Amino acid sequence: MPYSRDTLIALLRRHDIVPTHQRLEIAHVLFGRGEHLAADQILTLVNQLHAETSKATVYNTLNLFRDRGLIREVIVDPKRVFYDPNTQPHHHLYNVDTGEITDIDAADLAVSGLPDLPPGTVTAGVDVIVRIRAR
Amino acid sequence: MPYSRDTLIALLRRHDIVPTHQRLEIAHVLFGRGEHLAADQILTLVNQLHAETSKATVYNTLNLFRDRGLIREVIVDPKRVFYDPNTQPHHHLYNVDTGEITDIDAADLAVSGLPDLPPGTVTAGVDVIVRIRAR
DNA sequence: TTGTAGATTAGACAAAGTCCAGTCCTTGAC
DNA sequence: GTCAAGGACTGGACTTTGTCTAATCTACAA
Repeated sequence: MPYSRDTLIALLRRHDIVPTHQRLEIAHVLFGRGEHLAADQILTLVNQLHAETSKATVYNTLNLFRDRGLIREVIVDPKRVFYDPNTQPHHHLYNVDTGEITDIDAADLAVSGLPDLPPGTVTAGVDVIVRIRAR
Repeated sequence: MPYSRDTLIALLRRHDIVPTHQRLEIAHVLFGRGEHLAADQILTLVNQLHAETSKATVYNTLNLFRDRGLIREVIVDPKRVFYDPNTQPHHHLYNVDTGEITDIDAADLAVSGLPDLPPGTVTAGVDVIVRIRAR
Protein backbone atom coordinates (compact mmCIF):
# COMPACT_ATOMS: atom_id res chain seq x y z
CA MET A 1 0.00 0.00 0.00
CA PRO A 2 2.01 2.90 -1.29
CA TYR A 3 -0.22 5.70 0.01
CA SER A 4 -0.29 6.06 3.77
CA ARG A 5 -2.21 8.89 5.33
CA ASP A 6 1.01 10.84 5.83
CA THR A 7 2.06 10.31 2.23
CA LEU A 8 -1.25 11.70 1.06
CA ILE A 9 -0.99 14.70 3.38
CA ALA A 10 2.47 15.43 2.03
CA LEU A 11 1.22 15.00 -1.52
CA LEU A 12 -1.57 17.53 -1.02
CA ARG A 13 0.69 20.00 0.77
CA ARG A 14 3.26 19.76 -2.01
CA HIS A 15 0.50 20.94 -4.34
CA ASP A 16 -0.60 23.75 -2.01
CA ILE A 17 -3.78 22.01 -0.99
CA VAL A 18 -4.92 22.11 2.63
CA PRO A 19 -5.35 18.45 3.57
CA THR A 20 -8.84 18.31 5.00
CA HIS A 21 -10.58 15.13 6.00
CA GLN A 22 -12.74 15.03 2.89
CA ARG A 23 -9.86 15.73 0.54
CA LEU A 24 -7.82 12.96 2.11
CA GLU A 25 -10.68 10.52 1.72
CA ILE A 26 -11.02 11.40 -1.95
CA ALA A 27 -7.27 11.24 -2.52
CA HIS A 28 -7.21 7.91 -0.73
CA VAL A 29 -9.83 6.46 -3.06
CA LEU A 30 -8.12 7.78 -6.19
CA PHE A 31 -4.51 6.95 -5.37
CA GLY A 32 -5.22 3.86 -3.34
CA ARG A 33 -7.04 2.22 -6.19
CA GLY A 34 -5.07 3.74 -9.02
CA GLU A 35 -8.11 3.32 -11.22
CA HIS A 36 -9.94 5.66 -13.50
CA LEU A 37 -13.03 6.73 -11.58
CA ALA A 38 -15.95 9.00 -12.31
CA ALA A 39 -17.24 11.54 -9.81
CA ASP A 40 -20.28 9.53 -8.80
CA GLN A 41 -18.19 6.42 -8.24
CA ILE A 42 -15.89 8.42 -6.00
CA LEU A 43 -18.86 9.83 -4.12
CA THR A 44 -20.15 6.33 -3.48
CA LEU A 45 -16.78 4.91 -2.45
CA VAL A 46 -15.97 7.78 -0.13
CA ASN A 47 -19.28 7.46 1.70
CA GLN A 48 -19.24 3.67 1.88
CA LEU A 49 -18.43 3.47 5.58
CA HIS A 50 -19.64 6.82 6.88
CA ALA A 51 -21.55 9.36 4.83
CA GLU A 52 -19.41 12.37 5.46
CA THR A 53 -18.70 13.94 2.08
CA SER A 54 -21.21 15.76 -0.07
CA LYS A 55 -21.58 15.71 -3.82
CA ALA A 56 -20.52 19.36 -4.05
CA THR A 57 -17.31 18.63 -2.18
CA VAL A 58 -16.44 15.72 -4.44
CA TYR A 59 -16.83 17.91 -7.51
CA ASN A 60 -15.03 20.86 -5.90
CA THR A 61 -12.18 18.61 -4.85
CA LEU A 62 -11.79 16.87 -8.17
CA ASN A 63 -11.65 20.21 -9.95
CA LEU A 64 -9.13 21.48 -7.43
CA PHE A 65 -6.94 18.38 -7.78
CA ARG A 66 -7.11 18.73 -11.55
CA ASP A 67 -6.24 22.44 -11.49
CA ARG A 68 -3.30 21.75 -9.20
CA GLY A 69 -2.00 18.98 -11.40
CA LEU A 70 -2.61 16.15 -8.97
CA ILE A 71 -4.88 14.21 -11.25
CA ARG A 72 -5.90 14.30 -14.90
CA GLU A 73 -9.24 14.26 -16.63
CA VAL A 74 -9.89 11.50 -19.13
CA ILE A 75 -12.47 12.46 -21.71
CA VAL A 76 -13.54 9.35 -23.57
CA ASP A 77 -17.18 8.91 -22.63
CA PRO A 78 -19.58 11.74 -23.43
CA LYS A 79 -21.62 10.79 -20.39
CA ARG A 80 -19.04 11.46 -17.70
CA VAL A 81 -15.51 12.53 -16.99
CA PHE A 82 -13.09 10.03 -15.52
CA TYR A 83 -10.25 11.05 -13.23
CA ASP A 84 -6.84 9.53 -13.56
CA PRO A 85 -4.40 9.57 -10.64
CA ASN A 86 -1.54 8.89 -13.05
CA THR A 87 -0.15 12.20 -14.28
CA GLN A 88 2.81 10.71 -16.09
CA PRO A 89 2.54 11.10 -19.86
CA HIS A 90 0.48 8.20 -21.10
CA HIS A 91 -2.46 7.29 -23.27
CA HIS A 92 -5.59 5.22 -22.97
CA LEU A 93 -7.23 2.10 -24.19
CA TYR A 94 -10.98 2.42 -23.89
CA ASN A 95 -13.36 -0.51 -24.18
CA VAL A 96 -16.54 1.03 -25.54
CA ASP A 97 -18.57 -2.04 -24.57
CA THR A 98 -17.53 -2.34 -20.94
CA GLY A 99 -16.39 1.22 -20.24
CA GLU A 100 -13.06 -0.11 -19.02
CA ILE A 101 -10.06 2.22 -19.31
CA THR A 102 -6.47 0.98 -19.37
CA ASP A 103 -3.25 2.96 -19.51
CA ILE A 104 -0.79 2.82 -22.39
CA ASP A 105 2.69 3.99 -21.45
CA ALA A 106 3.80 6.99 -23.49
CA ALA A 107 7.18 5.32 -23.91
CA ASP A 108 5.53 2.56 -25.93
CA LEU A 109 3.28 4.63 -28.13
CA ALA A 110 4.75 7.36 -30.28
CA VAL A 111 2.96 10.08 -32.17
CA SER A 112 4.84 11.68 -35.04
CA GLY A 113 3.91 14.39 -37.48
CA LEU A 114 2.21 16.83 -35.17
CA PRO A 115 1.03 19.78 -37.22
CA ASP A 116 2.19 23.36 -36.88
CA LEU A 117 0.09 25.10 -34.28
CA PRO A 118 -1.84 28.28 -35.02
CA PRO A 119 0.18 31.38 -34.05
CA GLY A 120 -0.16 32.34 -30.41
CA THR A 121 -1.07 28.86 -29.24
CA VAL A 122 0.87 26.19 -27.40
CA THR A 123 0.26 22.50 -26.89
CA ALA A 124 -1.63 21.68 -23.73
CA GLY A 125 -1.42 17.93 -24.25
CA VAL A 126 -1.70 15.14 -26.76
CA ASP A 127 -4.20 12.42 -25.95
CA VAL A 128 -4.37 9.17 -27.82
CA ILE A 129 -7.44 7.05 -27.25
CA VAL A 130 -7.52 3.56 -28.68
CA ARG A 131 -11.14 2.53 -28.73
CA ILE A 132 -11.72 -1.21 -28.66
CA ARG A 133 -14.80 -3.37 -28.61
CA ALA A 134 -15.72 -7.04 -28.32
CA ARG A 135 -15.10 -8.87 -31.57
CA MET B 1 -21.44 23.81 -53.31
CA PRO B 2 -20.68 20.10 -53.39
CA TYR B 3 -23.91 18.91 -51.77
CA SER B 4 -27.04 19.43 -53.79
CA ARG B 5 -30.32 18.13 -52.54
CA ASP B 6 -30.07 15.12 -54.86
CA THR B 7 -26.55 14.35 -53.72
CA LEU B 8 -27.72 14.32 -50.14
CA ILE B 9 -30.68 12.08 -50.95
CA ALA B 10 -28.34 9.66 -52.70
CA LEU B 11 -25.96 9.80 -49.77
CA LEU B 12 -28.68 8.90 -47.28
CA ARG B 13 -30.08 6.14 -49.46
CA ARG B 14 -26.63 4.67 -49.90
CA HIS B 15 -26.56 4.31 -46.13
CA ASP B 16 -30.06 2.83 -45.96
CA ILE B 17 -31.59 5.94 -44.50
CA VAL B 18 -35.00 7.13 -45.67
CA PRO B 19 -34.43 10.72 -46.80
CA THR B 20 -37.05 12.68 -44.93
CA HIS B 21 -37.28 16.43 -44.94
CA GLN B 22 -35.76 16.79 -41.46
CA ARG B 23 -32.91 14.40 -42.17
CA LEU B 24 -32.06 16.27 -45.35
CA GLU B 25 -32.02 19.56 -43.48
CA ILE B 26 -29.70 18.14 -40.87
CA ALA B 27 -27.45 16.54 -43.48
CA HIS B 28 -27.42 19.83 -45.35
CA VAL B 29 -26.21 21.72 -42.32
CA LEU B 30 -23.54 19.14 -41.50
CA PHE B 31 -22.18 18.48 -44.97
CA GLY B 32 -22.78 21.94 -46.36
CA ARG B 33 -20.68 23.55 -43.65
CA GLY B 34 -18.21 20.74 -43.17
CA GLU B 35 -17.72 21.95 -39.62
CA HIS B 36 -17.77 20.21 -36.27
CA LEU B 37 -21.14 21.01 -34.79
CA ALA B 38 -22.87 20.14 -31.55
CA ALA B 39 -26.50 19.01 -31.42
CA ASP B 40 -27.84 22.31 -30.13
CA GLN B 41 -26.01 24.25 -32.83
CA ILE B 42 -27.52 21.97 -35.44
CA LEU B 43 -30.96 22.44 -33.91
CA THR B 44 -30.57 26.21 -34.12
CA LEU B 45 -29.22 26.20 -37.67
CA VAL B 46 -31.88 23.86 -38.96
CA ASN B 47 -34.68 25.98 -37.54
CA GLN B 48 -33.21 29.30 -38.56
CA LEU B 49 -35.63 29.94 -41.41
CA HIS B 50 -38.62 27.83 -40.42
CA ALA B 51 -38.97 26.00 -37.13
CA GLU B 52 -39.74 22.56 -38.42
CA THR B 53 -37.44 20.15 -36.64
CA SER B 54 -37.68 19.15 -33.00
CA LYS B 55 -34.90 18.54 -30.53
CA ALA B 56 -35.79 14.84 -30.34
CA THR B 57 -35.45 14.48 -34.09
CA VAL B 58 -32.07 16.16 -34.15
CA TYR B 59 -30.78 13.75 -31.53
CA ASN B 60 -32.43 10.75 -33.17
CA THR B 61 -31.01 11.70 -36.54
CA LEU B 62 -27.49 12.35 -35.31
CA ASN B 63 -27.46 8.97 -33.59
CA LEU B 64 -28.80 7.33 -36.73
CA PHE B 65 -26.20 9.01 -38.95
CA ARG B 66 -23.49 7.96 -36.52
CA ASP B 67 -24.70 4.36 -36.36
CA ARG B 68 -24.84 4.20 -40.13
CA GLY B 69 -21.33 5.59 -40.52
CA LEU B 70 -22.34 8.85 -42.16
CA ILE B 71 -20.78 11.03 -39.51
CA ARG B 72 -18.45 10.59 -36.56
CA GLU B 73 -18.63 11.69 -32.96
CA VAL B 74 -15.84 13.85 -31.66
CA ILE B 75 -15.46 13.54 -27.90
CA VAL B 76 -13.18 16.29 -26.70
CA ASP B 77 -15.41 18.47 -24.55
CA PRO B 78 -17.10 16.83 -21.57
CA LYS B 79 -20.00 19.24 -21.97
CA ARG B 80 -21.18 18.14 -25.39
CA VAL B 81 -20.54 15.83 -28.31
CA PHE B 82 -19.50 17.30 -31.63
CA TYR B 83 -20.39 15.68 -34.93
CA ASP B 84 -17.93 15.46 -37.75
CA PRO B 85 -19.09 15.00 -41.35
CA ASN B 86 -15.62 13.85 -42.31
CA THR B 87 -15.40 10.09 -41.89
CA GLN B 88 -11.99 9.73 -43.49
CA PRO B 89 -9.35 8.68 -40.97
CA HIS B 90 -8.10 11.85 -39.32
CA HIS B 91 -7.40 13.42 -35.98
CA HIS B 92 -8.21 16.63 -34.19
CA LEU B 93 -6.68 19.81 -32.94
CA TYR B 94 -8.81 21.19 -30.13
CA ASN B 95 -8.43 24.70 -28.80
CA VAL B 96 -9.50 24.42 -25.18
CA ASP B 97 -9.89 28.20 -24.89
CA THR B 98 -12.08 28.83 -27.92
CA GLY B 99 -13.61 25.37 -28.37
CA GLU B 100 -12.45 25.38 -32.00
CA ILE B 101 -11.84 21.99 -33.58
CA THR B 102 -9.60 21.51 -36.62
CA ASP B 103 -8.84 18.37 -38.59
CA ILE B 104 -5.41 16.80 -38.83
CA ASP B 105 -5.03 14.49 -41.79
CA ALA B 106 -4.21 10.93 -40.78
CA ALA B 107 -1.60 10.85 -43.55
CA ASP B 108 0.37 13.55 -41.71
CA LEU B 109 0.14 12.20 -38.20
CA ALA B 110 1.34 8.69 -37.46
CA VAL B 111 0.81 6.65 -34.33
CA SER B 112 3.23 3.79 -33.74
CA GLY B 113 3.54 1.26 -30.98
CA LEU B 114 -0.09 0.37 -30.49
CA PRO B 115 -0.32 -2.17 -27.68
CA ASP B 116 -1.57 -5.71 -27.97
CA LEU B 117 -5.31 -5.76 -27.48
CA PRO B 118 -7.01 -7.89 -24.83
CA PRO B 119 -8.18 -11.23 -26.28
CA GLY B 120 -11.55 -11.10 -27.94
CA THR B 121 -11.39 -7.39 -28.70
CA VAL B 122 -10.77 -5.45 -31.89
CA THR B 123 -9.87 -1.86 -32.54
CA ALA B 124 -12.84 0.39 -33.12
CA GLY B 125 -10.73 3.46 -33.82
CA VAL B 126 -7.71 5.45 -32.76
CA ASP B 127 -8.33 9.07 -31.88
CA VAL B 128 -5.56 11.56 -31.40
CA ILE B 129 -6.53 14.86 -29.82
CA VAL B 130 -3.97 17.63 -29.73
CA ARG B 131 -5.18 20.08 -27.14
CA ILE B 132 -3.90 23.59 -27.60
CA ARG B 133 -4.44 26.84 -25.72
CA ALA B 134 -3.50 30.50 -26.01
CA ARG B 135 0.12 31.09 -25.04
C1' DT C 1 -10.83 32.94 23.44
C1' DT C 2 -11.96 34.79 19.20
C1' DG C 3 -11.94 36.53 14.43
C1' DT C 4 -11.52 35.15 9.90
C1' DA C 5 -10.50 32.91 5.73
C1' DG C 6 -11.44 29.06 3.66
C1' DA C 7 -13.94 24.49 3.45
C1' DT C 8 -18.21 22.00 3.43
C1' DT C 9 -23.06 21.40 2.71
C1' DA C 10 -28.09 20.78 1.12
C1' DG C 11 -30.61 21.69 -2.22
C1' DA C 12 -31.84 24.50 -6.16
C1' DC C 13 -30.50 24.96 -10.68
C1' DA C 14 -28.70 24.25 -15.57
C1' DA C 15 -27.63 21.80 -19.73
C1' DA C 16 -27.24 17.71 -22.59
C1' DG C 17 -29.50 13.99 -23.93
C1' DT C 18 -33.26 10.18 -23.72
C1' DC C 19 -37.87 8.41 -23.57
C1' DC C 20 -42.77 8.02 -24.38
C1' DA C 21 -47.16 7.97 -26.41
C1' DG C 22 -49.68 10.22 -29.80
C1' DT C 23 -49.71 12.04 -34.49
C1' DC C 24 -47.93 12.53 -39.06
C1' DC C 25 -45.55 11.15 -43.30
C1' DT C 26 -43.39 8.22 -46.89
C1' DT C 27 -43.58 4.50 -49.60
C1' DG C 28 -44.99 0.43 -52.01
C1' DA C 29 -49.00 -2.06 -53.80
C1' DC C 30 -52.77 -1.58 -56.39
C1' DG D 1 -53.91 8.59 -57.83
C1' DT D 2 -55.37 6.09 -53.48
C1' DC D 3 -54.57 3.73 -49.43
C1' DA D 4 -52.64 1.00 -45.67
C1' DA D 5 -48.91 0.35 -42.61
C1' DG D 6 -44.66 0.82 -40.80
C1' DG D 7 -41.59 4.12 -39.82
C1' DA D 8 -40.60 9.04 -38.57
C1' DC D 9 -41.61 13.13 -35.94
C1' DT D 10 -43.09 15.70 -31.88
C1' DG D 11 -43.81 18.11 -27.23
C1' DG D 12 -42.88 17.55 -23.03
C1' DA D 13 -41.58 14.88 -19.11
C1' DC D 14 -37.65 12.83 -17.37
C1' DT D 15 -32.66 11.56 -16.19
C1' DT D 16 -28.01 12.46 -15.40
C1' DT D 17 -23.92 15.07 -14.75
C1' DG D 18 -22.22 18.89 -13.01
C1' DT D 19 -22.47 23.89 -11.05
C1' DC D 20 -23.97 27.49 -7.95
C1' DT D 21 -25.49 29.73 -3.79
C1' DA D 22 -26.00 31.12 0.71
C1' DA D 23 -25.54 29.35 5.11
C1' DT D 24 -22.81 26.91 8.37
C1' DC D 25 -18.74 24.91 10.09
C1' DT D 26 -13.68 24.48 11.13
C1' DA D 27 -8.89 25.35 11.87
C1' DC D 28 -5.70 28.25 13.30
C1' DA D 29 -3.21 32.52 14.32
C1' DA D 30 -3.19 36.25 17.41
